Amino acid sequence: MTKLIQKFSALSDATRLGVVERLMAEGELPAGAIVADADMSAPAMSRHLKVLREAGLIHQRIEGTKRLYSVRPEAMRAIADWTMDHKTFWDASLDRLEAHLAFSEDGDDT
Amino acid sequence: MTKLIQKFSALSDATRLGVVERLMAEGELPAGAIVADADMSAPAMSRHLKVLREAGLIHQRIEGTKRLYSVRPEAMRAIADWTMDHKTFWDASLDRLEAHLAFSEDGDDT
DNA sequence: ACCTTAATTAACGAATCAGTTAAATAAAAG
DNA sequence: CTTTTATTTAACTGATTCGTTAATTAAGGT
Repeated sequence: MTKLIQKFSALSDATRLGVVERLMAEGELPAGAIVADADMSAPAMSRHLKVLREAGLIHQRIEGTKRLYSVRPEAMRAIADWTMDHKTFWDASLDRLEAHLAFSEDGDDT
Repeated sequence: MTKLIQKFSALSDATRLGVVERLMAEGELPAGAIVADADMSAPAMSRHLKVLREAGLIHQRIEGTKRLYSVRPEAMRAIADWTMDHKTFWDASLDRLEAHLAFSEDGDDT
């Protein structure tokens, strides 16, 4: 459970979520390629990568002086599993919502 | 995209994840019932509920002096949708992982 | 009106977070 | 062995987060 919170925490930052999505789209990339397209210093990105690594979301492979990063699919599945564990709840609830869509149009307030 | 980050952020805290899971299991509950079983003050829990509300994860229904909270299924589905959007990646990758584990644990070449 | 109950907002402090620049580490190349 | 390239760790700072207690708002009960 604690590990899941750590994953949510790691993904609760635009930079880190962006890195994860890019790695999923493009596959393994060196730290240099990741920092090159980000609007921040190398040390800042290095710490973001460390957060993702410690949350188990990405894997680091060392090749010479390069650090190659890739998303760990098991980690992604851990999140998918959590949502699926509660699918019974939200799926059924959405069915009810659709059934009564005529009445309530939801806006959010603070 | 920003809304998804806000949801991850809201869930990146043990207290708030616990509240969401409890509301999914037990259904709508008043703030008082939620704070009663938590090891913190009412104001602290009130702010946690506000964070969840602002992330769109829970809905507040007012009944007299009571504030009744429940999980918003659309919000849960938004998270499930994100994982499903990348299922192609992690599902296929896990297949490769399993296939690979049968032979070796080593990395690939360049 | 007055008091109680339910919950929130306000004000404040300790801890953590995200960025910076400077220094350190480690492999490769000359 | 010295320099260059790739990346991380160290040290520092401003902003945000999470808890506390005190004060505020609002609905009922008497």
